[in-house]
Amino acid sequence: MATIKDIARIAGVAPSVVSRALNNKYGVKESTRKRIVAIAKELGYHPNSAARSLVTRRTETIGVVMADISEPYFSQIVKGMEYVATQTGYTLLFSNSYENVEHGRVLRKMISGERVDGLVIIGSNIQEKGFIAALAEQEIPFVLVERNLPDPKVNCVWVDNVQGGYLATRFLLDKGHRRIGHIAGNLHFQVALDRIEGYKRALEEAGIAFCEELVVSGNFLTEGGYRAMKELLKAGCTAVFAANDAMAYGALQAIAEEGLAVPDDVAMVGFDDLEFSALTHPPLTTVRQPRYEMGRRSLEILTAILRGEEAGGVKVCFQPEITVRRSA
Amino acid sequence: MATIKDIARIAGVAPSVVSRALNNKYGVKESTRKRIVAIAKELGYHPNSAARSLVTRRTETIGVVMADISEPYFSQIVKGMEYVATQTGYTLLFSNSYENVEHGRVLRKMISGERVDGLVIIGSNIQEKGFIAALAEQEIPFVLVERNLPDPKVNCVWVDNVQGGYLATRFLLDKGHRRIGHIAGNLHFQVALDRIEGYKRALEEAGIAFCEELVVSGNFLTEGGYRAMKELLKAGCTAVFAANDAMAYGALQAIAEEGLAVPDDVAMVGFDDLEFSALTHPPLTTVRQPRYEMGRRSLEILTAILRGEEAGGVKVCFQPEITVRRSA
DNA sequence: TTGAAAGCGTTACCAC
DNA sequence: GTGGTAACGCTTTCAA
Repeated sequence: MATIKDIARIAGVAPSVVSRALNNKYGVKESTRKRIVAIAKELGYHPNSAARSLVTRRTETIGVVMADISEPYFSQIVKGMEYVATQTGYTLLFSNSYENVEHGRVLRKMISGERVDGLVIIGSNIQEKGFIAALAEQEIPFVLVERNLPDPKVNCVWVDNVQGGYLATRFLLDKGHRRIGHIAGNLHFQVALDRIEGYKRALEEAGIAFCEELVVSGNFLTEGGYRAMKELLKAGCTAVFAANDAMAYGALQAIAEEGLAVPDDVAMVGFDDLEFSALTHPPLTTVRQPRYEMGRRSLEILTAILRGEEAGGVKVCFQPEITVRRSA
Repeated sequence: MATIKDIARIAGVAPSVVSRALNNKYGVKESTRKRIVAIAKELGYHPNSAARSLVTRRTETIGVVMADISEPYFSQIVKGMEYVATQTGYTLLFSNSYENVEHGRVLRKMISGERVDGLVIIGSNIQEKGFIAALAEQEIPFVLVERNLPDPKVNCVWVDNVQGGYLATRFLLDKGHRRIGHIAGNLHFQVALDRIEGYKRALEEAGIAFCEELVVSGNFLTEGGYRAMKELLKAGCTAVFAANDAMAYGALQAIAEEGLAVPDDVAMVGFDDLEFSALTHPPLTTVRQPRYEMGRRSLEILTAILRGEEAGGVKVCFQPEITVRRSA
């Protein structure tokens, strides 16, 4: 492993000159710089990141916290973030909480160990409110994705979930449905609550009474959607709005098992517009979130803050749209 | 941020003693250690990882290289790796090549910058042979997943793809099919070649001549499977073995578009057994790879090597099984 | 424009 | 058992 000293020796200059030359700083004669750069290249030199962060107190690394990177929902968000990271040279360090509230431990290690310069937290649990507050106390910048916290200093990127729930329900209402079920998400997450809110709002606007038994709570997973649909089928309804696509898949399965047809017997609208939703049977009508954009935007904000180009307290709300396919 | 010196000052000992105490090394009186640990806890001390790696030359970080973490195929492998990483305290650093052969640049940065202690490379391209060879020259330990290289020093974890292809084709043969198409993967990948090989072997065993026009090459992606199937439909066949599930999804779509029924008009067998394959219409019969296990095993091997408990040159071949659903 | 030297937080070595 | 000190590779003063 070539070091800065090796290069300095070969070039016949001091290590500090090499450092400045390689970092494109002022105060190095152009000819010297060229010589140094050439030698560095020849030696296949790469700065030792540990040594560098030790003195700069920066790691050029951003930590990304989410429930489970293997959930397809996250993949486009992550891709959007990676796009920016590649442009800016930041390294992304993922940490999956797997619903384990104790991911605070990993975070604390990341932060206190000074392994990351900033954090993006996707889809935080309501119960973690205290944790987020504690984070805000720290000096480390962070952005919340899929969450809007009232605190004006907290950076948030989210989609208007109330509007999304409204859109989905309204779509079914417009098709003439009057008895519309809702498969809700995990109620510990604000998004689940917001989508219910949108559902209620559309119902109310249409003059339809909210019916407790038509709302069954799932867990945002396919299997939960399956179970919820089985219940909803007993309660009886002609249409269902599922709080996310993964649950809609399970619901579709449950409906098929009962020998019922979609959308003729039961219409279905999901939320997220995952890649796979074009491939279900029938293809799923769903509320689209611009996930790639959301990921991109969140990292842009964080990067700007880390670079000192932005003060923080940025709030970005994306508007959802409905993607019409054949399930409703 | 509390440092080891702060603790030393408060405890009234030398920094070196604190270091030994916190790292559970010999040569610290139990009472001293307890006192030090208590102070460290009180101060919320976490070792600065940059400082530590600078002297130990270890980062406790493992780099994971793959084409695209958002492909569902990788998710279970990654989960298996994370399981081990959590147990052993290693941090995983992901790098997606996005088919960009130039991911060598990122790797070189990871390695030369001493950011990772070892690497897991999932699904490497055949063209990267030189790159792998170069890697072997380096002192950095690595494990190849989904690839078996003849070099006895290279650690490999893979599934018997020839056998998998054989199993799939044989299954269709046993159902009485005689004209079986194959949607091959990207031919730059050994797995694609191996699965074709298995397909041919089964055909030969059944005394059926291999027919060039019945093999259409996709790219391992859904859309490629769709296009390949359209071609295959023209060539005419009663069954298809797709080299992975993602392509099978596209193929299913193409078949449905032609108004044909699965498995009555065309039977379909995939490869991988992704979570989603239980949800297609009809549910997909497919060759199962133990992806979680493969991920787990690969990291166990690498960890053992890094810990010096294993010399290297480990070869682990998993056997595929067929998961029978309703598409064939 | 260049060089010398200090220091980042930790571990490792050697003396006590 | 403990303490002092040098090193790890880099950036950053400050002086030349």
